[in-house]
Amino acid sequence: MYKEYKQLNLSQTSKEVLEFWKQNNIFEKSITSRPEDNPYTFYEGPPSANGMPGIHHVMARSIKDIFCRYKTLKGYQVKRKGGWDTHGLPIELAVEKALGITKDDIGKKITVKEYNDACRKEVMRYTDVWNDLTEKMGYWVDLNDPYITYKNEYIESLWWILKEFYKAGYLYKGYTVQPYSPKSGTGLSSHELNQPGTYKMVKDTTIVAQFKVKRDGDSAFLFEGVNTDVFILAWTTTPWTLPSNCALAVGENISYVKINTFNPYTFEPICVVLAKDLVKKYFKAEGENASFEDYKGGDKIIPWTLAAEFKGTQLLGIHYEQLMPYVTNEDLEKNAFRVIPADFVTTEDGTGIVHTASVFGADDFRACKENNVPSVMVKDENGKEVPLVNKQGRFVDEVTDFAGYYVKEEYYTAEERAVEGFRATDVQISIKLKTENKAFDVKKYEHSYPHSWRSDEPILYYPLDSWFIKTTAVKDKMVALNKTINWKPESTGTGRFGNWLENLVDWNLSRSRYWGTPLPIWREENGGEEKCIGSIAELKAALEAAVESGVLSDSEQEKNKSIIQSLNNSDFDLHRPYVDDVILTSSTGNKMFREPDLIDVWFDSGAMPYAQWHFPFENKDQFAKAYPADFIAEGVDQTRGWFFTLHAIAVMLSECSDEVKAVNEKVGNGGVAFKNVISNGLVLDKNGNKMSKRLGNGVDPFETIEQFGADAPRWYMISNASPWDNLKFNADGIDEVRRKFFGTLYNTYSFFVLYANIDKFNYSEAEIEIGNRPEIDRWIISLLNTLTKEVDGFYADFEPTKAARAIQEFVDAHFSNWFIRLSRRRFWRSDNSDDKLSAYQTLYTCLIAISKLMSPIAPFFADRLYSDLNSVTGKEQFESVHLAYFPEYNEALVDTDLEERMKLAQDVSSLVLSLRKKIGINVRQPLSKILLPILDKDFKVHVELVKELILSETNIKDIEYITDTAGFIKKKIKPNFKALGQKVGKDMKAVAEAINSFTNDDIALLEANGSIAVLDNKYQILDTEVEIIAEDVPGWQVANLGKLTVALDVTITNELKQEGISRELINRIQNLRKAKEFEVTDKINVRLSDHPYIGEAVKNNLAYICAEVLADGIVLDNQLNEGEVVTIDENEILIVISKI
RNA sequence: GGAAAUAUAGCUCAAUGGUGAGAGCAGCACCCUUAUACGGUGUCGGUUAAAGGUUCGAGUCCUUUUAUUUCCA
Repeated sequence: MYKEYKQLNLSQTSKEVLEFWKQNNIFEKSITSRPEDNPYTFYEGPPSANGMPGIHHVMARSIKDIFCRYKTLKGYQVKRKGGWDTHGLPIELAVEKALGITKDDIGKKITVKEYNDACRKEVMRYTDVWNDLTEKMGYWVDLNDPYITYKNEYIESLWWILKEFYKAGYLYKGYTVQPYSPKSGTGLSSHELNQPGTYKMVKDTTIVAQFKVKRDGDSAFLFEGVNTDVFILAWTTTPWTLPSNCALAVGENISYVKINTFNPYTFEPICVVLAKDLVKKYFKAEGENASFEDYKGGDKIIPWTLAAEFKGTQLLGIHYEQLMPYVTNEDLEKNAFRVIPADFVTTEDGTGIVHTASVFGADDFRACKENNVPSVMVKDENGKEVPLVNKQGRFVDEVTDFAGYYVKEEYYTAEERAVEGFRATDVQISIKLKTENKAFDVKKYEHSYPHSWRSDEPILYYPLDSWFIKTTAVKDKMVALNKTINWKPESTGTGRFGNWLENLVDWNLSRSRYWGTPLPIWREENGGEEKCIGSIAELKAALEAAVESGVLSDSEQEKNKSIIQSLNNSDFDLHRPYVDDVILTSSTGNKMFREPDLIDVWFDSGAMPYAQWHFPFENKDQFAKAYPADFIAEGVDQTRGWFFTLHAIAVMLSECSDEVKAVNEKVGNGGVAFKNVISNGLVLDKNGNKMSKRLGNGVDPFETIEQFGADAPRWYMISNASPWDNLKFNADGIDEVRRKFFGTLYNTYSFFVLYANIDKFNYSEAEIEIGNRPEIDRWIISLLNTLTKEVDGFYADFEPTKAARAIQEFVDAHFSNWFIRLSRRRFWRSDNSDDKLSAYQTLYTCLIAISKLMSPIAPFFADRLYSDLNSVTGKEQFESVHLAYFPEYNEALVDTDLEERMKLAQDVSSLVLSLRKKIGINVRQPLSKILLPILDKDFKVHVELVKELILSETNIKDIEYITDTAGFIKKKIKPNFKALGQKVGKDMKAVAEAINSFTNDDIALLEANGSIAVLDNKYQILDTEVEIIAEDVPGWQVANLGKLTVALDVTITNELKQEGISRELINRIQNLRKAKEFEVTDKINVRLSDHPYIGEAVKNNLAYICAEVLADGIVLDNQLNEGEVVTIDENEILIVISKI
């Protein structure tokens, strides 16, 4: 017996199937049952388990899951090693928050060891939750043996890669101005600045400052005809950088002007220089050439006159007085405080002159370097040069007026900011400059500014020492290889990723933190000799050498020895602080200490293809079989994150590592880490807003799965929008999927089971040959094969949405609402004919095939459907659909003619039903015939083959055909533009007009000859270049759809009427059967009151009625005074039915 | 400021440059159902974001603009 269900419960199904998978190790079997020498490689982008998973993870992981399951169905062995991303700032910040400490407390209030232990725990905090979601959503990934980035083996592989880079000269130490977060005390990589939400609109105090020009030979022309000081105006959104100003940058080709006016704060007469295009911005038209004598301080209109105009090149080299002279020296006085050229200067905003503080801007740094402008620096207690702002983001003591002030308002605590009279440092600087006649304009200005992605404060651009990977060295290869990668969507690869590669800069690897992969480089204190360690063995050897060198102190010796011991016992932790204790010695007999940096966590994840296998120290074969990935998928936000680091590391290793080169050669890889990649879009809320904790519009994946099971949400997300489009997540949509798709499919199953159980159908009979099956069976099997081919193609092409939509369309429109609906009677029959058997076999075949086609997207329901069917028939020996194989497409079973004529049947039926509706004759009333104008020679043949289906569907007795005789049919002709386009080109309009004005005779001529001349014989129009429609049959009820026309005979004879009445009666009796909950096989007796109108009809259709309602007989009883009252055509009668 | 994506009915989405822009959902009306809280028929609903251009013909190609989103500076 097939399993019967009371109702569809997807949530319950999910749970039960999950349990089944677990009990029977189906996931493991889906891998072990596939041949090892036919691998399909998937890389799992490691999630970080220190945050709760969201609904977008269900989306992203569904996509991954779909293609892995699909490839399994296609016979590939798809290993999916899970992974955890365990290092990085988010984890450190979470720990600091939990422990109530800041970065500065590490090593003081808490040891580095304790801190790192806390990180190690924190990072796996939600693993259980993640594992739970992974299971419940049906994401198959190997959770038993995941790679974990903090493990020594993993780190050792990273060290190996770094050493390979180091040997090739790809790893170097440099110094740049970088985004820096004073709160977290670390520089931020460009990848980190790539995090969503980093750039935010902020309102900053901005100053247009007045830089007083020094009068000398270069500047003499500015002073012509001027008897006030001359100032250059420069705008800044970061007033706190003004004390560090060292140059002003101009565009060489920009036009500048000199203007006489008054300072709006001190009212002193001044002469200012700014870009010509920006004059309007600061000077009101009414003030132009207004009287200077009449001006009084405070007047709204400030007079001004334009005094001269010149190019930026003329300004170059002009010296000015330091704006805020806290720190200066001879070098600065001589080489700084002058005008330099820069290509980034525009006249979009500001003054067309850019204030330049070399240490607080990347562009500034570059421009100053190119022009040999020294930076404004002070010496710290160790004599090292440091900028005027320290690493906490406060001014140093030398900036006397503001010493100790935080440069950004946001760095103060909320309490500090709440104190009355609190003023942001920028504001205080503004006030000072205003009173000193150094500020020309002070305004609030809203602009986008980067923020630290977790601590949420604005970042500073700050000079930092760093280790870099020279990605620029392999730029061309990265660009070239990127073109071999199949990106979905393509534009992400060419656009976002491609452009990024074109503008590649070196990868800043350094992080000044504690919890991460340590940089394996040891250096002499004077920076002379350095050593890069590429393995634990190498580390041990270096340690031993150091111990034997005699350079180390006793305690250092002891420490090294204990580390060697620990390494031998394999219980040494490569993290800080332990690794910092390692002291090596140089060839010249100096001590070498580890560079204190950690490396960017993105390096961890980008190195996973190698490190997950502890390559090259172990698993070389495993690696070779799983490199590169055939397929990866992550959010589009990973484009410059994981996708980039995977690509960069792979390409570099393909250049510099013999080990990797060998594998590449073996597997024929040009050097990529992945061949196909889907970058999926975001999941937004139903209104298109980003989901965020703040808005509280996030969707809990567990609740969703609990309510709907996993299949419906998966199906909804996949079928609704392409993975790379953003998805507006709406639970109503899931419910719709549940009702429409799963509900329909469930009903088809229930229908099958209802009769299959009655008839004991278990597919033990021989397969009925396809040629012997009726039209409708061959039709649905043809469609099924077409569907199979399509869906296969869509999956292969990474188009899951198209696959889902095709399956959905098939199930709903064709399978359920046509095949089954029209086949119902075949199952009711009590005999065991071949037709009935064919119906069962066909229905079963479709259901099994659907279960396989849909299984990648809806793994639970599909498996249940498959198992429920297969467990009874035992047709296949697989215990799960996920162990089965993708249905074979059999071209021989596809009959496009058949598909076409079934479409014809559907269209004709639809037209007849619409005509019935229009004239108000319902379907239970039989009608004698319809009339079909013949369109072409094949038409009648086609219709004849599906005639019975049409007749029974529409309750019509017969179909008649008419050919055009003597213009009885009114025809309409339309040009086929596509066919005519090539031929007539520009004459299309005239030709179309000619065709549209054809008479019935013209059309007849065309039909007879196959062509007709237009435009004075310029063109011969062929009958294939037009569309002729029989538009109307005068005197009949007519409906059209495209080329098709149906005319309906609405005459109801007495005989037809009685038959109609009989059908009404059958309907009432069936309703009663259902109301009384009779089984569909129960035989009944019927008694009803004898009514002249109805009784006559009953007598004349007695056998028919009895057969339909499974009655042995019908008694017409004049005396009947019990039973149900029913109304037929406004006649009331009583009916009694009873089981025999 | 740069790069990219998207914009079609109230909502979610379709529409190889071929002329009447479709479907589902939602709404309304009627009908049907011995699988189907399902289905059928009809109805309502569109300046295809805007403006130019190319073309015999543009939702589709080009340019500009606007809005939303993402990434970068």
